[in-house]
Amino acid sequence: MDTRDQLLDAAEQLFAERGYAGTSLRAITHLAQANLAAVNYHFGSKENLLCSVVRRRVVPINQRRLEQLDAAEAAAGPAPVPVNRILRALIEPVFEAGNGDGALGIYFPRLIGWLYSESITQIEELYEAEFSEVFSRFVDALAKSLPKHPRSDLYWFIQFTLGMLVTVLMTGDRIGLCTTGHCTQEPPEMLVHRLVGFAEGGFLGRDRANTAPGSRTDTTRKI
Amino acid sequence: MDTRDQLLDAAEQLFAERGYAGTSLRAITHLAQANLAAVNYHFGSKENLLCSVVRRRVVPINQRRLEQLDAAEAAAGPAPVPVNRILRALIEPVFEAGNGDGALGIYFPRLIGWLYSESITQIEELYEAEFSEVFSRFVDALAKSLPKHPRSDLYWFIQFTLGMLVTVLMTGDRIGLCTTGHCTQEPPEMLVHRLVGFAEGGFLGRDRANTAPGSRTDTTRKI
DNA sequence: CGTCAATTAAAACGAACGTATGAATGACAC
DNA sequence: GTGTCATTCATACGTTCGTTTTAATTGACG
Repeated sequence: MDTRDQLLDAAEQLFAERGYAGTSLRAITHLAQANLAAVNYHFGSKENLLCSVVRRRVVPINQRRLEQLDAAEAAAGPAPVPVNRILRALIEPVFEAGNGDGALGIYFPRLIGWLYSESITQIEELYEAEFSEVFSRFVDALAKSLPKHPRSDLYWFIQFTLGMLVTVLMTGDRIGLCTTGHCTQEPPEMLVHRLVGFAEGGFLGRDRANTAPGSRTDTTRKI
Repeated sequence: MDTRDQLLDAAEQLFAERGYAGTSLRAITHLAQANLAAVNYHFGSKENLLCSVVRRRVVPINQRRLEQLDAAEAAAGPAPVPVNRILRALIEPVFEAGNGDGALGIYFPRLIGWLYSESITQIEELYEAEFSEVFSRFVDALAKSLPKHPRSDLYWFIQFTLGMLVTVLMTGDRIGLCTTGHCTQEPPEMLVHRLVGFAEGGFLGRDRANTAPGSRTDTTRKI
């Protein structure tokens, strides 16, 4: 039972660093100091291993998201929950994902990014099962707080917010490529604050809800 | 010289659909109706092929970005360029990437998403070379339009904006997983408008710039 | 028609991949 | 001590991978 956990840890790290297709079972078992056959013994296949890795983190994250949303709704009573409170309930749990596991938790966020691009059938099924409730709960809460926005707007805005979140989790060093020194490492709570603040601005917007793409104020279009 | 272009087209499509590690040269040459050895003859290696694919699209995109920014600055004169104008110059050219190539252009946006997660050394070098000017130009323009924001904020906000953009380009069908029917396909200009609007709200925000993560208004933290 | 360079074709290379198999190992009950 | 059972081990299988090599083909031009 110990090698099983070590395999999960090693797989999480390597999948996060190199993606699913880019990571071999030999690399995983080597890092885990286990035998090559151990993966198929404990998990049956490489894809099952990935699913176990993901499930181990996603389930607690979504639990915590719903907990935070429940608490926020309870605190708000009949009034709508403040938007930034909803967004924090959506974003913050991701950063707390692996805090109980020492330094291991740092890898999972990047893995989420990978799963966003790599389309693996079992993972998509897992997502559909694990996220449908979370998604509808958050859309409902946002619809209550932003009654003027059509629901299609809210879907897109959540999509945008999760997109920001995922890429920020993925990048790590990518941002340094173009900034050359700027954007230094910040503590996670500061990053959560930045994300929530930016997304809140996007959600609240200003008069955007009634401006169609045709009716722009600036007419300068080039070429 | 014709097979060379067909290889580029096929590689663009398959890399976009399956990622770099997940795409074999045999699949590419099969789709391009070319011989397996043609890749190494024309490009030298798989990685060089990827670089050629990326460069073919990225260079015009960044040219167009700078063109649009130049035009906006010229139109604004000494005044700062409106933020939404800057953001549109950053976002819109991506959606026009392959419009000249018929249906082929639809693949490249997804490939951008892949490159965001797959870390390939040559690609990172290419990015550094192709994006540094664009990046600094846009940061400067935004700093002029938003003088109250520290530069570190602007870096992060651009990071967030590009993150939204990239994930939206990647997903295509991903969003349908949780929405089950909502978020129907929209014309690209509508999506550009949504992205620019959301990002503009994030950039302009409200009083966010002076609220530190410790000084929150809502104090309900769960557990 | 013959020549030569550019391109394509066919076949093979060694390496790495995910998976499967059967023998060792070791703790524990009887 | 012996048998049991879960686990670990070394090893091999059949594929597929990126790359290379060598030969065949093409097409323009003197």
